[in-house]
Amino acid sequence: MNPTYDPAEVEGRWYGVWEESGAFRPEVNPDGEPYCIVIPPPNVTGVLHTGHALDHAMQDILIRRKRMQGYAALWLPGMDHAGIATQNVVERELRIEGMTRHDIGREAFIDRVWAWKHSSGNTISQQMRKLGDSVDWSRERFTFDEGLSAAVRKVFVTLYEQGLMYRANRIINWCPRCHTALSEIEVEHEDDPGELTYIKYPFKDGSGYITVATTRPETMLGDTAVAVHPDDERYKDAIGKTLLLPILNREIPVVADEGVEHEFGTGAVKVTPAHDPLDFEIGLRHDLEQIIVIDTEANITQAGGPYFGMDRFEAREAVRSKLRELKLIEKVEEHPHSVGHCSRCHTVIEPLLSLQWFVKVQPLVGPAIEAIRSGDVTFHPKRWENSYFHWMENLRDWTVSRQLWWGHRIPAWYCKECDETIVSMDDPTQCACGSTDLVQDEDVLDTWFSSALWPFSTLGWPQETPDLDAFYPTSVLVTGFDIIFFWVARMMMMGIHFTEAPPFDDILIHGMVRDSEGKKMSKSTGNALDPLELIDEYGADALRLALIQAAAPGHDIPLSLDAIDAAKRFGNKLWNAVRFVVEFMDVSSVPADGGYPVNPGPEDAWVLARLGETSREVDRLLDEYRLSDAFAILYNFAWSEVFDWYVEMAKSIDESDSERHAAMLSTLGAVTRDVLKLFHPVMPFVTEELWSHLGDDSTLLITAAWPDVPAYDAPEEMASLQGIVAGIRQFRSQHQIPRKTEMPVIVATTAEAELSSWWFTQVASLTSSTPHSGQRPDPVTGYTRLSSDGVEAYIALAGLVDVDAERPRIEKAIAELEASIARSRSKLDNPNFRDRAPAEVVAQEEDRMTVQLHELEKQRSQLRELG
RNA sequence: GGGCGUUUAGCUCAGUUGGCUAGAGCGCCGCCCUUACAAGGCGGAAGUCGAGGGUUCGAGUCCCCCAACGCCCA
Repeated sequence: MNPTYDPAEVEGRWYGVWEESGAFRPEVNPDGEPYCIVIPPPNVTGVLHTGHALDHAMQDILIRRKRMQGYAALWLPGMDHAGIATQNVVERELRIEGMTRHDIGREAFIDRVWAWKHSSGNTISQQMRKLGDSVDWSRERFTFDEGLSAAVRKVFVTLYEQGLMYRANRIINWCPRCHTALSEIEVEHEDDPGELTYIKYPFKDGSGYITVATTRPETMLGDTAVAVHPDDERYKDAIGKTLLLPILNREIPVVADEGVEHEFGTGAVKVTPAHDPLDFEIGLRHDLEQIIVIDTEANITQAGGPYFGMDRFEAREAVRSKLRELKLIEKVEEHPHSVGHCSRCHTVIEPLLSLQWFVKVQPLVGPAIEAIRSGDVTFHPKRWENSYFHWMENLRDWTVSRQLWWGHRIPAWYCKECDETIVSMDDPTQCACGSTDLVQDEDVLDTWFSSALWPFSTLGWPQETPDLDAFYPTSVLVTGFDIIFFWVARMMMMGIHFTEAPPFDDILIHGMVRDSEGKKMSKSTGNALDPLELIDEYGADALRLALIQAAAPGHDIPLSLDAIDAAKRFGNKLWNAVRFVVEFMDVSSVPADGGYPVNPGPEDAWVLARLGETSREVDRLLDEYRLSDAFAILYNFAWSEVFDWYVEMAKSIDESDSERHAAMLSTLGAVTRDVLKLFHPVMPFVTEELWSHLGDDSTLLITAAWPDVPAYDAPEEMASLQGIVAGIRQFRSQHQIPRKTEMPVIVATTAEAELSSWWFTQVASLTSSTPHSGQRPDPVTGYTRLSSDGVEAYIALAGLVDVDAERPRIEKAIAELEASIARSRSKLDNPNFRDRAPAEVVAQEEDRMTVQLHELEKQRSQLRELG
């Protein structure tokens, strides 16, 4: 083994071994209880970023531990087809060749996308292998697979038959760049500067005008009314009168509508039913004409008269300058307001009247809320439930059709003869009217529609497969808070509706990976860290550990190179600890389980007891999904207790006492092995590699049994040992006494029990001093005094340090004791404290004060005797 | 405007039924190449826990209010 750990050399070796061993398949534990996580399918166009690295690390930790605990653990991988994103990528390629998708046609275009998918999808699976994701590749799914497509169709048809899927003319969010409708959550609202233009609309009869305010003057071309609130005194007389729309000179009515806000602008609003959701509603109530004046390219339509063909933003200026010319602009105010942008391409969204398919969500919402409220399904951390409820309760019908080619084609046919709509599982050839002139809907479904089915479609639904039976509902879903609405909520709705069970028991929500200053990582700001580059430099284990350490539940994760470097150094520490055990202590062929000593020495019993406590605590924390806390205590146990104390103590256990020595060796083996096991979920590569050196060759750590440590009693002298060792080291350090300088220490116990010989051996070896038991010197002039847990130690100062050099140390100790005693006294002097605090707290406080008073007395006499 | 979150050491953050002198990593200072590891060891310095009020014997922790920052929704 090399003196330094080289992750690059080791990590490449293990993934293939694991995969070939069948460890990733749940069948590796044939009798285990099923445990299942479906992966949040990465976008097939994409590459994994550090956010995925975190998400995957968390899932891998959960899966690897369950696997080691004997569950039939299935982590099911896959990708989604990412309709808009993928289509955009391939269209961009075509554009370079000087073509559009229309030039090559639908079929050829789809072929191109598939070809592209094959190359890109491979990138992601390679990345996942580098990360060490223990997914079952034999069950990999893609939202566009035959089976998943069948599920999509089944769901669409069923919803249609249940009246929950309908086609209607509504105002939808249109992206003029992507050329498709979007659902509400695919629109990002941003505050834009904007202006509020006040326009005078004259009455037809010449009796003055009404002023309306708008941020979008160009839409006036499609106005078919002006609305005022019925209670608004200012406009009482205007209701029912006719206005003459400027420029186009269309006659439009003044209508009274409850939906108008008194406070906005002048209290009178222009009504453009084809280009604004609220206006659309007003239009329906008053039977207003819907005039589309902006087309799917965001250009003005013929209905826009003189502005026909003009871009919407140019038209805004043109209309405004024309109105100014007509002296119909009252004023223009600055007006910051929220503007919707396409979440994919950032183009300003156009609200557009359009014929689309919608899911009627109302009947799906109730059960999805109830499943959380009743505790059937739990969010971790729980507070995300609030966002979930709020969103669910305000949900509007979901626009699921997309004007794309890459996606699940909507299984609806229209009869050209009688206009009938046919939705069915099998492609229809004939309409009820007898006509065979049928045409299929050109559109495809929202990618999230198929993703909503992911937890059960991937397991075989609608077929009743053994996997569906065994693994559904799945155990836990792990994802970021940013897709609770997009995905989690929709899986809940669809899962419950179609399988009568919520799709998972727990929902583990994590934060977003940010840079070390807490800023969002992005390509444009250049602060994005590429997980593959990080892996090349630090290793996947280090990246995983650093991410998990930083990932406090529910908070964003600041990731710095320093943190990854620290994690890498921990890997090196582990490596060297095992190297020491294997090469210097000659421990190998450690059994995969058990091997704990029957007659441990005191040092062994201590570390075994601590191991037991630690592993139980780690288990408790992992069961609560507190991954960062779990690995923090494990990290500290391994480094600060096993490596810094136990391994050091093990070195001085005499080989001539063969029984003690043997117990030490088996302890060293078992403890090291269990540390590797406990770390394996987060650092799979280095632990597997180290196990191959430490254990017998016949087993892999990935499928080894999770630790089950028997109970041990730690020797009580351990506390005084650590205290006295610390005191001696401190003394050396403060007085700069070289390690080689001989330093006799007199040890006097105040306790009745004599200290065992191992205690002296260890203090000697850990401090390079020579402790021996003896009487407390009297007087203590010329000695320094240490005290811990009933043990006193005296170091003769002669020849080491000047007596006066000890004075400041003692004075400081006295000051600290006095302060602490004062705190205790003020508590104990308070009768309320004695009355109301629990008896054990009072007793504890009394004990502490007694001990400290005693110690204070000792220190004072020490100081006096220094002379 | 509504909701959620954050504010603790120079930096990034832990601190989950309120109870010893508030912890970690990194950074900093001193000593040590003690043969597993200098990517290391030992020791050390460093915090009025955002401000104010309250509850309590006792508050970083619970309540109220304020401020700053961030996110989500309208």
